[in-house]
Amino acid sequence: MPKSPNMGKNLTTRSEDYSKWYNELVVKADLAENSAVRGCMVIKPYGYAIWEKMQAELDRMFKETGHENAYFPLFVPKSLFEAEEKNAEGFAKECAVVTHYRLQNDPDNPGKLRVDPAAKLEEELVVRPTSEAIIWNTYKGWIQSYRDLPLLINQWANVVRWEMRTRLFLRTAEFLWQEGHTAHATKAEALEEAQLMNRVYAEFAENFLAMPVIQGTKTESERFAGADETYCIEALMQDGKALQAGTSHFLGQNFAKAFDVKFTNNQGKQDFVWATSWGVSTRLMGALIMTHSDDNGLVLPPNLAPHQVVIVPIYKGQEQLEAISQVANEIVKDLRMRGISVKYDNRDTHKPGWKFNEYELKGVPLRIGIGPKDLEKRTVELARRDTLTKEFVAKDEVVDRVALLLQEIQEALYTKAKNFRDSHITTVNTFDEFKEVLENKTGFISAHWDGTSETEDKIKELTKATIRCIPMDAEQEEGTCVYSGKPSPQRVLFAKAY
RNA sequence: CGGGUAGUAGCUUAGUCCGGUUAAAGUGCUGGUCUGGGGGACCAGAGAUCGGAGGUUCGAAUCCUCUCUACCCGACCA
Repeated sequence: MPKSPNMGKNLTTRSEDYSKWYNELVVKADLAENSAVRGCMVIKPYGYAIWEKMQAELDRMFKETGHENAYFPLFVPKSLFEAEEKNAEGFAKECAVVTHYRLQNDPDNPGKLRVDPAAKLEEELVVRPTSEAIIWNTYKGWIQSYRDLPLLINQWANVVRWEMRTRLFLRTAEFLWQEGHTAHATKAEALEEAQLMNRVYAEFAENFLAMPVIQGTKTESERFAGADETYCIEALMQDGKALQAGTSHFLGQNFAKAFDVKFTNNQGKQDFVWATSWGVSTRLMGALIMTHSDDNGLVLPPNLAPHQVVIVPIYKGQEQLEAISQVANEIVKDLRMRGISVKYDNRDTHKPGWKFNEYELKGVPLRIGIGPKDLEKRTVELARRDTLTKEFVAKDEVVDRVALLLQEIQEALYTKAKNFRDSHITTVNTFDEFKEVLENKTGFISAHWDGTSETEDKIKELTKATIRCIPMDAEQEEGTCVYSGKPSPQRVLFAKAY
């Protein structure tokens, strides 16, 4: 039985210090660590395996909706970058810039290198913070006719945003993501694309991350620079702070005009194309961690767990291990036939108790323990990570039971997160209530807003809360702004955010 | 990028204020024996030029200067 609340794993608990809990968990569960470069992380194999599972599913969904993958350069010539003014302005403060292309031995410091002052680039290269510029410059050459449209392309890439304050997965100077960039003949089609991809994100978040999200649109001040409309999925973390988990932008004709991407329509007339872009990043790893994990470590939904099941033998001596391994290997084989990923940990270098803690820390959804008593009774011990409950199951029934439980866990995690989220959406009608809920209860606050940036800014200044989104499914409801008292047609969601 | 705090063995830390033998502990690591149903016990051993670079001094983990990194608070941001 547990000796300490988190069974000696020595994790800071969420109630002690949520932020510290997160930082420790990422490192201790072997997901990622800081590197020698400020703000840049090393994603470790276990963390990368989860990311690969996210990628695989998203990639499948993108392809099912007609998209193809391509790859564009890391560097963007400054002249291209600045072409779409609003976008350039939005990212300017956080761009890394390549100015030289050669190093040389430093004559003043033997054994050291310096930048060769003679190797200055004619034109500086911006390390992409996002790829609209290089992509639209390329699309110009690909699109002449409405027959070339729609152009539906995605790329998996890294991007760099020189962040001042970074956190593993949540905000790093370099991160991995996918960015979809599409071109369409009509405004309606581009709008539909942007909304479709936001729905794809929502579906992915709910079915794979087991993370409930609110779909909505961003206000002008939260909108992507260069977009006419930004759709988003917003999730709520266990500490009551909101996290933007994905965005999809309707770019209008802004980039088409900036990069002169015209096509001839079926009436023989020239027009600018309509564009979208959409992305999710390794930030989803942070969302995943903060949605489900507990004081014992990571809790992974079965649909994303690198190992859905781990088998731990409990034995004295080689003879017992061999007898147990025989049973374990049968189970491994049967589980794999059912498409369930399983790891048999027969290492003799760690004791069972140590392994239990290790796999709990790493969030493996189900653990099977097999010992001599189980051999006698032809049973196994089955332990659930999410509830920390155990049961004994007949060996012959274990595969069916595991399959069922994995499904159940996936659903239970979603339900638990959804209950938490739903119970943390509070409707308020006065600014005092607003502040009180934000301070004590936290979470989303549903309130009327007069639609102006001034009010939004003022509320942010006073409370640190921002408008996370105008929910898609919001009812039209006449009311008065919670801050200014001016008329408002519907409620929006406020929260403190990551 | 501004304000604050901290960097000592793989990790967590003591020592720093007040400079002085061989830099200490827990954990982890290696070997061995006993063990084995929730991070085992005992014995033995290896492991740090004290974040880095300069400086002061007979002598620096300790004092001074610069710098790098992490964390917290702001501004900024997915």
